[in-house]
Amino acid sequence: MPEGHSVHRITRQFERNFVGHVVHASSPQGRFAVGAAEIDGRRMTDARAVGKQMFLGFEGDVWLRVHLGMYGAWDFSGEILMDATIASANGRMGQTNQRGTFLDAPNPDAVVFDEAGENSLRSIGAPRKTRLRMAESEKEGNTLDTFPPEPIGQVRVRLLTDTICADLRGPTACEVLDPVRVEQTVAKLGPDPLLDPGPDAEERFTSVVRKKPTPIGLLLMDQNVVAGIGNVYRAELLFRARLNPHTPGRRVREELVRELWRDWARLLRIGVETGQMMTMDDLDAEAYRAAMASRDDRHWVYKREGLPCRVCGTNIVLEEMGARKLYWCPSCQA
DNA sequence: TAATTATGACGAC
DNA sequence: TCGTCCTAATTAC
Repeated sequence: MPEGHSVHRITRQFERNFVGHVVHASSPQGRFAVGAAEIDGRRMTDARAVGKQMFLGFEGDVWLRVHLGMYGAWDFSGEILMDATIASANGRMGQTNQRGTFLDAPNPDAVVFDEAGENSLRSIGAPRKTRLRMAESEKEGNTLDTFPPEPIGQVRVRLLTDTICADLRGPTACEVLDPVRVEQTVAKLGPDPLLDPGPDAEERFTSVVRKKPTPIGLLLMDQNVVAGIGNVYRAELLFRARLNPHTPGRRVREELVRELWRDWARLLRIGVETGQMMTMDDLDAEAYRAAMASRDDRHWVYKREGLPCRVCGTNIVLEEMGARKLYWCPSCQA
């Protein structure tokens, strides 16, 4: 399931391809027929991401809230405007060798960030007549023969312009809201580093965490404490901080809590800019090279249960926390 | 062909 | 803590 970085990328895709255009909305599957009718024929005016939630704004103060949940996805098809990373870093399904594409991914330290993220919003090259699935990862599909394509599978919502089509499937939330309800929804969420890059958000996160007896491993996944972190980033952030997931929030040194926040901000930015969950960017160059060479995984601990820790050799353990799988090194994160 | 899995979240006890 | 909702790809048999 998509964590925060994917949702921000999908939002940018809507900004590039839909904002400013009149949208025809339908529900091929039928389960969102009423909501689709409320949107149908309106011009999209805005696309925003907060944590794992996306809000698409339409003329007349009508908003569509979408949460992809564990396996939701948006499929774009038609003449798609790509950004540099989508255009270059994603292998065509079944053709380009996937690991090759990752090895060619930008060095995170070389990625140039600009304040508003305008660089990655800008589209590169001519629109490409193709299919693109955006979920927890992005995959370019086979070339398009007809437009719009026949809906495949359970398409909850189809948004259509003259040139491009976006199909939503498998969302855990999909509803039409007025601006007040949008505000209420956003207000409940913890800070998102991309929305709140300033010191206030770090302050807010730190003070909340430092008050709670709850294990830090649960707090990081709590969208009301910090928005956008999911199961992969949780495990990786905790390892990078060498922090025991069971440590109560209030027992974590204040400076370490701040470091967690800053590290999340960094990983999120890298994730949004590259389209990859890069969590091994800087801690250990040797381990990073080894992981890249082995090709099948690129994380410190996520999905590495039973394998030796890349730093100390101790076997990574798997346990259940917050009804999700938690991976960690009992030695490094003692 | 069936079972399993997934990078969520919520509500009922 | 459990059950439930959402869907498709992958794996097991």
